[in-house]
Amino acid sequence: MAARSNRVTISDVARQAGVSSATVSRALSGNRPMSPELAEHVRKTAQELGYRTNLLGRALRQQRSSVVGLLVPDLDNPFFASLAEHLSRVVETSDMELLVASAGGSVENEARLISSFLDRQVAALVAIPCDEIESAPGLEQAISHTLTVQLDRRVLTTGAYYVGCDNRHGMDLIAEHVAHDVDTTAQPVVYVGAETQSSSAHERLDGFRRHFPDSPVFLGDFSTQWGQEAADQILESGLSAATIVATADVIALGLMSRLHATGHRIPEDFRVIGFDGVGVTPFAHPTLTTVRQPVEAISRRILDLVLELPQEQDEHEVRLEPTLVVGPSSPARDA
Amino acid sequence: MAARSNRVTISDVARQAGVSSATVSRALSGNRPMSPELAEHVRKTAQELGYRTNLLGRALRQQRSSVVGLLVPDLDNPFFASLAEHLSRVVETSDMELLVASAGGSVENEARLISSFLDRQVAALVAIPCDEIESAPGLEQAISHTLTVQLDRRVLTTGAYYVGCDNRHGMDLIAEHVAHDVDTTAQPVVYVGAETQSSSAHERLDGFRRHFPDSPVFLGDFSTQWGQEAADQILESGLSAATIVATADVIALGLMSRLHATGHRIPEDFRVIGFDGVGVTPFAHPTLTTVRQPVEAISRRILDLVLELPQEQDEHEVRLEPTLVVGPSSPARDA
DNA sequence: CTGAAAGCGCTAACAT
DNA sequence: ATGTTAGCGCTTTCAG
Repeated sequence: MAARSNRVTISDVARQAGVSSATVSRALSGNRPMSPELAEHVRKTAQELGYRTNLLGRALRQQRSSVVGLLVPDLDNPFFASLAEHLSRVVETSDMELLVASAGGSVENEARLISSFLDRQVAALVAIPCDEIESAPGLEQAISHTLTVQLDRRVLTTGAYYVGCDNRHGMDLIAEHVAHDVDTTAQPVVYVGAETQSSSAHERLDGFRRHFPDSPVFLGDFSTQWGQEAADQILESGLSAATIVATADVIALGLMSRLHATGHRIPEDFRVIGFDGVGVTPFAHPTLTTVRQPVEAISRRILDLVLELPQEQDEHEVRLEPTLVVGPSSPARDA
Repeated sequence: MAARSNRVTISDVARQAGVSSATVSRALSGNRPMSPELAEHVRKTAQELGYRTNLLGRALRQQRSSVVGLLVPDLDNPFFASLAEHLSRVVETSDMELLVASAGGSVENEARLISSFLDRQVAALVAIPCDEIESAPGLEQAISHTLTVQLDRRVLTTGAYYVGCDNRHGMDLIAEHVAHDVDTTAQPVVYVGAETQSSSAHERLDGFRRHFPDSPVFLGDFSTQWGQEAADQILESGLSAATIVATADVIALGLMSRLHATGHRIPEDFRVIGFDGVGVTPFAHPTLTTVRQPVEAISRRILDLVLELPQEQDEHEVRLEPTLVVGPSSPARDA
């Protein structure tokens, strides 16, 4: 196995090229004016020696790094994974770079990972906080040390930017669809959500209740397993037909898998409506009626904030509008 | 907005506590023997001043960081996302920490991100290379600078460790299932794979061909979109029934979604068999018959390599055995 | 057990 | 346009 470290430093290059280390630095970064031929010579010797810049040294000296940290609750949720993917692509159009860490659903992990990002001097931190309340201390820390943007979920803290979708409006879209396309006496409306420890779960449930104050509500977490369990609970409650509004596509997936397994038909017996509409979940069968989050716009908006581009209005809370995508899991009346 | 930087350094704490900076370092790390009460006093003042260690300074001095870099081709693929999630959880049982970057399917991005990880002095690099051949230069670089482990896919390079599943054996399991449970005159076998630029696609196709040398083969990429397209191509080729072996669950998802949409039944008309068996894809409908990769074992094995724990045999290639999970998308004969 | 001092690799002020 | 020097924040010799 080859030598496992880069021992060629800037002063090795300087010595070899017969110049000072400052000159090497300038030649390589191109920041300062210098004679083109000397610059070329330096670059050539650097190349020959196999020189690589040590970004730790640079960042320490410059007091800034080009890393944007992204903290997600769980990469097994395709919505978060897809956000990470989109954001990666958007961030690399700048001179920054996105590094992703996953908290695995634990507030303790989350706090540790935030600390670690901060201690590594990230230029900015983007976080999807696990918990509306318990994530607050970690996030407060972040805010006081670096540019911090909350994504999709938020804590009840002022100070950090927030970018996400208008969850309540998403529920308006669903309510509209239900009013227009569903016979709710035959298929009464039921909600399957997540415990409202996260702001998105909270807002979606609020939005739902505004339209369906008397509908039964089942709360678990943002997992496909919970969707399966919820299906069991709904069936046990005696319902043999319903319009099920799920707070996330992964939950809808679990619902449908269990409803199918127990011999029920979708949408004839049970309609299923999801939320998120990105990643692989749009390929469920039957294709979900879901509220699609505007992930591209969200990602771009976050980059703008990270680069501290002047915004039209200096809002700390940016809400982007989702759209309803109707599929066979809860079709339109005419379709 | 609060002050956006941590200006409290170790010497601030030293001054305040009336000791030397060396003492503060020792008190905080606990590496060297020192009087407990002094250590306590130092820790208290550090706390009071809101001191946070600058990990860049530490890493620069110690010539090592505690970061393990993971490079994946695409976080929208739930298999890669799930690997990242598993590996995160396993790595954090040590004193290391996993940071994930996604190449978005591009070899150029991949090379840039590898460089960047190396220049940030990662303790180890775990990579799922995009391309069997074109990823080689980037990986060679990595090998010569840090401990490098290839995961799931590999380049044709000696030197770097590889940990993955026995893809050919996975195809043996599928062949066994088909031989035992399928009437291949009624449902002839067809393969839908990915262009063999990645080693896993390569090995799986090899394994398949060994058992079904005359079966038609359709090649695209590791995406659900390709699965849909492949379904169209299969139908256009005149088949109205088949056993479709897909090289990945995401492809199987696309196949099923299009087959359903065109009015075909699974498994009565078309059987569908996948590969990977982790993430959300096991919740497809109908539930996939698939080859489940041993992600937990893979993750643990990688951690062992990263920590340079002595292995029973010093193999550079670790192949772990997958298992067949039979579901209604291609049921057993008796079921 | 503690302090003084050096230096990890880099860049930015300041000289020339 | 280039070199000299200092120092980012930390740990680790080496003295005492």
